[in-house]
Amino acid sequence: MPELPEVETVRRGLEPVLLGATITKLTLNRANLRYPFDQNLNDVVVDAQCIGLRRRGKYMMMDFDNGYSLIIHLGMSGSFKINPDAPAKHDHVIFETTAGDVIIYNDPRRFGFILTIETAKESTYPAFAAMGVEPLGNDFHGRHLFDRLQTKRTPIKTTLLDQSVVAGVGNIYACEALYMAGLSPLRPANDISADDADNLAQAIRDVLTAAIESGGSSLRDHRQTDGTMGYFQHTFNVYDRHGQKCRDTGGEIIRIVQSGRSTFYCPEKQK
DNA sequence: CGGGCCACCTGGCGGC
DNA sequence: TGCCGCCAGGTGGCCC
Repeated sequence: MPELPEVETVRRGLEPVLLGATITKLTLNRANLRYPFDQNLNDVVVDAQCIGLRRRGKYMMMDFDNGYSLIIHLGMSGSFKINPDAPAKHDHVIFETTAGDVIIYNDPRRFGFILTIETAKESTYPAFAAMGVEPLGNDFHGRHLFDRLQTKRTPIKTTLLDQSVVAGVGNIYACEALYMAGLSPLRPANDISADDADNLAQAIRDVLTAAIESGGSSLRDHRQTDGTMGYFQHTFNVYDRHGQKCRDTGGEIIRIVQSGRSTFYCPEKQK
């Protein structure tokens, strides 16, 4: 589930226990996630104070007072738990703090990763160097999106998944934003008009913002007893609703495959 | 070099 | 109940 809103929710959920905390112990229950753990991971984290928790696209950065940061990606199935009642399968990384808190990274599929980097050199990390603007920032608007689409002939749905176009949009919110904007996922990106790009940019902002609010309420109201966060219920309009009726037009929502990924949309509403 | 395809890995679910 | 195939929110390497 971890697209931008989920990563932001995880970040906010970790802030109360991590920001300002000093790590006393780091436990690695295996040698790698998607990539082998960096050799200096333990040195970067242990006896260091966390002075920042930030997000860029679908990535989270944990900053320490020794000038190093962790770059964390949750992949498809990564999540954090705070002070869980019991150990669980796929608990791969365990942080312990001077306050006695235990923070666990769990990831069944292990598509996630944790890298170390000098904070000052963060922008040289290839994924960041190529990454597009933050969709919730001031630089993202219809005109910007329109300009970015001009060189793309790929279907707009596929284009929205390109992190160099917009940072943090994944399969679910690409589908949901196109639904809200009334645009077919099949439309070539450079066929989107300036007005439609305005609508789409606004739809992306609205969809992501609503999901973050949903995540916030999830953190407050539905924190599970084992401390799990990052996975919460949304009400989607099209995602995983193929065969069901569009809440707007009553038409049938269909599922197609684009670039190997499922796309859900209402052909009646989205042109 | 833009874009499609596949691998990475585990688990859940539906069909038989 | 059990086995099997298919599917899953992402990224990146390889190939055309």
